Parts: sequence; structure tokens; C-alpha cells
Amino acid sequence: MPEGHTLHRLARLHQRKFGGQPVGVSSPQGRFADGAAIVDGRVLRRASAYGKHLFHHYAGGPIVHVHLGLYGAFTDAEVPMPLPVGEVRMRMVGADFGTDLRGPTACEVLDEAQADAVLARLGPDPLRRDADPARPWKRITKSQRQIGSLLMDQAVIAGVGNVYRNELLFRHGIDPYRPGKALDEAEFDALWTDLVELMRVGYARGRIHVVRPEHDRGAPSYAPGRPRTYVYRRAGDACRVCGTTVLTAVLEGRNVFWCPTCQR
DNA sequence: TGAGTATGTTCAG
DNA sequence: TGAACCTACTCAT
Repeated sequence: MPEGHTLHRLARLHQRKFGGQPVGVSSPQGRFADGAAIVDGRVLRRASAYGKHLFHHYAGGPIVHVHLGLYGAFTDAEVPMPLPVGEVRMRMVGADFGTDLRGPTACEVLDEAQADAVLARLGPDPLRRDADPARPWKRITKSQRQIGSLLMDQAVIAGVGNVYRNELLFRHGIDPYRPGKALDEAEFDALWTDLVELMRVGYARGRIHVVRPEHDRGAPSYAPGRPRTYVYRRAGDACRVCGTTVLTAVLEGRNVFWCPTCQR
């Protein structure tokens, strides 16, 4: 699931597997052929993530910027890699590890100023130590927009996707349709602290886990086969806490899920 | 074989 | 607000 934690994991993986060595970069599909030619054979100095954006910093300055969008995914393989299958936008080949990128929204070569411009559009990323919650609070407390929309706005907080949005609001008993300005500061502080914690768990485990053991007959949600969400994609099912039917609707073009009893 | 679905962003109107 | 775009997968026919 490409929410922020996924991109941070990818950055760590690419740093470990490709960092400090020359990387063979190509575009079997052809759509990234010009960009691949620029960085092919260069040393990958650093891989980094900010929100849902991934950056590969190559020696000499060029930066490959990747945004997975809805469908984008990397598929890893050992070197020598098999022939590309499907629409491979970018193939990276290192000494003993390679990866194929399919279906990204963005895969492009940027210079440093252009990469900075991407970052300038983003709010703080809860997975970064320097993230400052005062910025999103300032926006949220002044906004008429629903909190369910604000949390998904990458300019407010970078890295939150539909799963974290819905689950976070459930855990705090907040109706996604409540206006941002109707939150008080204590609610926001609790929201932010929990979000940081949940995203760290997602980063560490590689999956989103938000269900407390007491709401799953004592089994931790990360145990095999245990439910991992309270409301996301559970429309029509019984709320794990109160039994009320979970509702769904479209909010600014995205599916929102909530329990009308637990969330006010 | 084809329809429907998905975790996201950006642009036109 | 709605549509376009990117791709792979599941399910129904």
C-alpha cells in the first residue's frame, strides 16, 4: 500500500541495495528512456523519501523522482534479472540486486531546484524527525474543510493516505465530516502523536496495523489472519467496538469509512 | 474475455 | 467537481 511508510521502506531498501555503487538504469517500456539514459551507470549517492515521494540522488546531481500513485509498485529480483514482464517503466540493476518499477504516476529526472520545488508543496512528514506539527495545526484550526479532507491533503501532512486517514479518525472518535476548525488542540495533539506512532509501526512492519488487541479478542492485529483495520473497506460490517454498521461515502473523490456511533 | 476495483495526483471547466 | 491517467489483479460471464 503506497502510503508514506511504504516509500520510506523503499528508500531504505534502495539505499542498502544500491547506495554507493553504480546502477544500471533502463526503461524497458520506453517511457522513461530519456531519463534513464541520464543516470544509467552513475553511482547512487542516496535514496530518500518525503511523504509519498521517493528520490534517488545520483552522483553529479541528477535526481530521479518517483511517485507511485494508485498503481505504482517495485518488484525486486536477484541479478541476473529475468526478462522484463509487463510495462516496466524503470529497471535498476546493481551488483546483486535489481528492481522493476511499474505503473508510477511520476518517474522523472529532476535537478536539485526542481526537487526542492516538489518538497516545498508538502506539509511535514510524520516519519521525519524534524516534522513540525504546529504547521498542520495552524492550517486545520483555521479551516472550514472537513478533517477527513484535510488529513489527505499532502500540503497539510505529507504521507497520509486513505487507510491512515480513516483509521486515525476512528481511533480518535472523530467524524470525518467535522470541520477542521471544530477540533480542539488536545484532539489534534493526540491525533498527531498517534499518527506518528502508527506510521512508525507501518514502517517497521511493512504493513498498516491499527487494531488494538482488546478489539480483536486479544489477538494483536499483526498476527497472521487477524484484522488490521477498524473501518477501512469494512462498509456494511459491524463496528469492532460497538457493533453499529460501518458507513461509507465519497468525500472529495475518495472513499471514506466511519462508524456513526463511535465517531462524532 | 471483459468489467470492476484500488492505497493518488493533476488538470480542465 | 469530474475526468484522465497509470497497471495489475479479482471476479463474473
